[in-house]
Amino acid sequence: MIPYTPQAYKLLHEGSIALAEVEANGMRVDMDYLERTIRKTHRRVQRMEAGIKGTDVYRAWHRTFGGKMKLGSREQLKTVLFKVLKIDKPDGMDSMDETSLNLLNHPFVKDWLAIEKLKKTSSTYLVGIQRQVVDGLVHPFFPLHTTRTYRGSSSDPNFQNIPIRVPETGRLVRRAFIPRKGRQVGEMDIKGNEVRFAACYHKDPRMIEYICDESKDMHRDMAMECFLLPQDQVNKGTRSTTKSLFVFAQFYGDWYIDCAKRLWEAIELDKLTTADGVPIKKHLAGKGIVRLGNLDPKREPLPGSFEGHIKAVERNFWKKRFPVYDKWKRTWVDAYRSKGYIQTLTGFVCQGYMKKNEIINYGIQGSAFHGLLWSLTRLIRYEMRKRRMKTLIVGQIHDSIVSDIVPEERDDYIMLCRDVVTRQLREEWPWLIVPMDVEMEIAGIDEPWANKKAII
DNA sequence: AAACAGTGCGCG
DNA sequence: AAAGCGCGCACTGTTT
Repeated sequence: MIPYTPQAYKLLHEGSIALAEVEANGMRVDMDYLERTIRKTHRRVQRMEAGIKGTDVYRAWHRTFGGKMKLGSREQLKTVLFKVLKIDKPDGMDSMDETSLNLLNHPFVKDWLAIEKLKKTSSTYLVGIQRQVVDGLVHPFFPLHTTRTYRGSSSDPNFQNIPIRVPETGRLVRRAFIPRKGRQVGEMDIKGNEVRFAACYHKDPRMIEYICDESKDMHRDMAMECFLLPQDQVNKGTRSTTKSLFVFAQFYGDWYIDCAKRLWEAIELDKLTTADGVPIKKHLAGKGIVRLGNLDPKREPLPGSFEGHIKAVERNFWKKRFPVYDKWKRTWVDAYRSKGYIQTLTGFVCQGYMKKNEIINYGIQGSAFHGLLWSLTRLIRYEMRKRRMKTLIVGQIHDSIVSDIVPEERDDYIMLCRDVVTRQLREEWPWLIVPMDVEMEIAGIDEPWANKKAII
């Protein structure tokens, strides 16, 4: 079986040509800034490492491993903490990642985590990007042939995982990306891209309402349910934690046990509060939820447990709020199991052994990216070319486009982005049954990417 | 020295 | 019965 339709082939063929142009363009990098920041960061790491040298844990570590001691080794740290110093290992701690280590609440471990975090920022991003610069420009690759879902990817350097969620780290790295002289960095983002494309598959009327009615907000509504808050007590942090740890997790096929665990941990990690500033745990206690629960799927959740609460929220989410989506998942999986493949709305075939959650997600993820890819291709190979624009597209991050904008072309470029995504794309794909929306962020002339700000 | 596997973590 | 989707890169530790 040829795993694609002619339209699907055309999309990737023309997309590849457009992305080759993006790669050739490249993004300007402030090399002086990178140089100084790498030096500064290196010194900071050294100071931090010096700061833990006198501690008991460090000494035990050194005693145990001598010349073979490696501060970056989690394996060695595990030995030192639990074998040498015999620190109590919390039950359920099966890994040495940040979340698990934070459970120890140990001063040395906290310092060590902070050091590793900074080393990662430096090696992967500051130094990693610097290594790829040629004549003041980085040219990340954007291949279309590497993923199982027919999404794109990026490498050398990866332009699609540059820090942003932790503002300080995001700024540190994104300060290095600058526009060409006299220009400005812009980023166009397709709002709720995956959610919109998912709706074209399952067609759940309640979801379509959320998408069409701007006054509705699914993440806010789920934050209200997860944390038992009235609408006006949901703040930004609570909403965004709910969005990633409950709503998207559920879409991807998570279940209440892990959702409850991660949300519970996030309450303290993200310092979640009500809009009035009451810590969420305190707020929940007032509502009778005083503990996480035993997280045993074979037993009924304990009364007063967050686990039991999230279990009910989950049931309501699928059975009451989005029953059509829920049913679509089952029929989509059944269809795969009888045919042996799925075909995406954009004409690609995914085949081979797939688990339930993969079957559900692949088509949605691929098609959502294809909306971005079609728009980018249309912009480059038609709209911007026709107008002989000097503005350059310099990168793509799954549902957003980064560009190096000539100020005089700014308004035209914004208008074109909006027109292509919200109107032309829907003309191209009649099955795109929901409205599309874009968000533009732009930094000032000669300012770095880090300075991008939303425009109306 | 190079290749590989495992872990962890950055992003959508 | 099963239980978070998709990537790429750095680092450690082991094997070739």
